[in-house]
Order: sequence, then structure tokens, then C-alpha cells
Amino acid sequence: MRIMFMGTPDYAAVTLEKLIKSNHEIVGVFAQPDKKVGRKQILTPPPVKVVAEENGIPVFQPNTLRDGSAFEILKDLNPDIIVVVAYGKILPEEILNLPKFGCVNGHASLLPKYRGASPIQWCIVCGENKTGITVMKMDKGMDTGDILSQCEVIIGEKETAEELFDRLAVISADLMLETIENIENITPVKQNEAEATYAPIIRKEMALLDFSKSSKELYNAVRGYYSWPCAYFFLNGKRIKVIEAEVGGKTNQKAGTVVGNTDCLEIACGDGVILKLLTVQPEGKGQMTSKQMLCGTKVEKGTVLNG
RNA sequence: CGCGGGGUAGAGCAGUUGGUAGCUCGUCGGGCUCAUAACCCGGAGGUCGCAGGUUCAAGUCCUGUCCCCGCAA
Repeated sequence: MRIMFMGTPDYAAVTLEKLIKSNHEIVGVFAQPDKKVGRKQILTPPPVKVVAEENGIPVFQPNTLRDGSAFEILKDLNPDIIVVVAYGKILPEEILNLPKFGCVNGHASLLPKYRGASPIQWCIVCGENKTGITVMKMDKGMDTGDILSQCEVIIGEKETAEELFDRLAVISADLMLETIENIENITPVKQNEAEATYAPIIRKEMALLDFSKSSKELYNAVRGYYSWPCAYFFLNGKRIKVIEAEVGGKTNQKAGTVVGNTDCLEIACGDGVILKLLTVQPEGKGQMTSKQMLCGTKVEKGTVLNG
């Protein structure tokens, strides 16, 4: 099969590598344009582009798919199917309808739940204990296409979004290849609109910890927002990222109160349970245990955060 | 050259107008105790990121350089 691949980050590169190793022919790759990253604003190619170039596959990085030139490129390369994984652009209908087998997308949730941009982080933040991969036939809506295949995945109790990303990338790649190879025998299944939910795009402000929430919700936020943007709170005007935390014992202190400052920083949550901060990263510093932070920063018991 | 904070003992931090480098934790020794991660006493451990410069004297001021981090993208 002649495959056109569209994707951008590491997560998508895993699928691309899997497809390259298969018997299919990758006729071309679309990825987002190179972006300036980091403090030094170094122009960096996206991982999918790097993999494609290593394998001698032509790469296209248009700013838009809507000016007709992308359509011309695709027509010339004449793919049987377009595989889209975390590409980051909406495909216009003329492209969706171009290939014989259409366009298929790997989405990291059990659709119709968690449609949208950040299903992996969001399902952890919401406290789900399972998620999965869905491969669907793309239509013009956002993750609304007919389902071709699904694979359920159990989320570990302590698993972070980053770890889940890595696991799902591999599972998604496997399911995608399997689905493509069986595509002529698969009967697409419509999504149940009544059960649809959406995962919002993650913004940094969302990761600000609100200690009036329950300890479990805060714990889920710490896991779900790791490693970007990272759950955080403010202490003396400085941002403190929470890298790792765990739910502790009960307390009768008001939410946000510091109730422990010896072995680790312990904070009262809205449900009367303690959240123990194990690893933190103060602004301007590297990661450290909260005990280390307490060696150099006085935090009195009774201090109320988020006040 | 986007804006900003920072590199000081094994770890985390303080260090006023330049004048013999301190704190908390850890570590080592001793004591107390049925016992202890608790408490008391004592010790070891630092070319102050690197390289130049100013000075009688630089962690501190100046220049350059490497690295880390927050914001912005």
C-alpha cells in the first residue's frame, strides 16, 4: 500500500518508524514547520521530520493545507491511504476524500470519550483508570469519524502523562499497522454522539494547584500535568512545580495549610486529607526533594498557600 | 543576540558599604535512652562554575565564557 504519513512529535514518530519497517511504501511525510525551541530559540525540526529524512522519505512542511498546493502534492504522490497521528492541523475535505482508503487517524482515547487535543493528560487529570487507542476513518469533524479499531489500556495508579504517552505511542503504532493491513475487511462503526466528551487543550494556568480540591484530584493533577506543564503553586511569589506527590493521612487543618515541614512538605487538602509533596522544582532551581527544599527555605507550619 | 533569576561543604540555602566564609540537612565521633529517624555535645568537609582584570585586599566590583532554571514562543 502507498502510505502518506502526517505527524509531528515523538509520539507520531513511533508510528512512522513502525510503518517504515513494514512492507508498505511511505510515499511522503507531512510535518509541522520547524519551530524555535528553548531559551536559545534554536530552530529545531520536529521528530517526525528527522525520522523521515533518515529514511530518505520526502518531507513537506506547509504552513497551511488550505491553499491547494498541499492537495497538488498529494495528488502527484497518489497515496492509497493517509495516516495521521498527532499532526496538529485540520485536513480540508478535498484531502480527506482524495485517497482510495481515505484518511485514518490514531487517537489516544476510547472514542467517543475524550475527543480533542489532549486526551492523554486529561484522562489522568480526570482520574480515569483506563483509556486506550482508537483508529478512526477521519471525517470533517474533530475526532468524530467512524471507528475502525480500538484497544483498551489500563492506566497505572502512579502513572504520569509522560509515561502513558510513551506506552500509548507504541500501542498506537501497533494498532495502526494492524488496522491498515485489515482495512478492506473492517466495517466502520459510528460513534455514539450521546457519550461524546471533549478533552480541552492543556493551558499552563490549568496546572495551578487548588488546594480546596480533594487530595485525590490534586494527586491526579500532579501525574496528569507531568512533564508539561507540571502542576505548581506559589510560595512567596515564587512558582514551585510539583514533580511527584502522594496522598497522605487525615488532618483537620484548613485547605492549603502547611501541616508538615520535616521529612517532606505536607499540605492539607479540601477533603481533610494531606498531600505529601515528594519532589519539587522551585523557580530558578533544579528538581529536588521537598526535604532538600526545606533545608534552604523556611516554611513554617500553619502557612496557608493559595491565600 | 526576546525578558528575568541563579551557579558558595555530599544536598538545599545565607553572605550587609570589598576586610580571615556561615545556616539547615546529611556524614563521622561521643552522650542520654528499653529504644529511636527524637534530644544533647563535639569533629571533618569549600581554589565560592571557569578564565582574565581592578585592588594592599575580591564570594562581593568589571569583562569574557560555560552550565541550570522561570517567563515568552
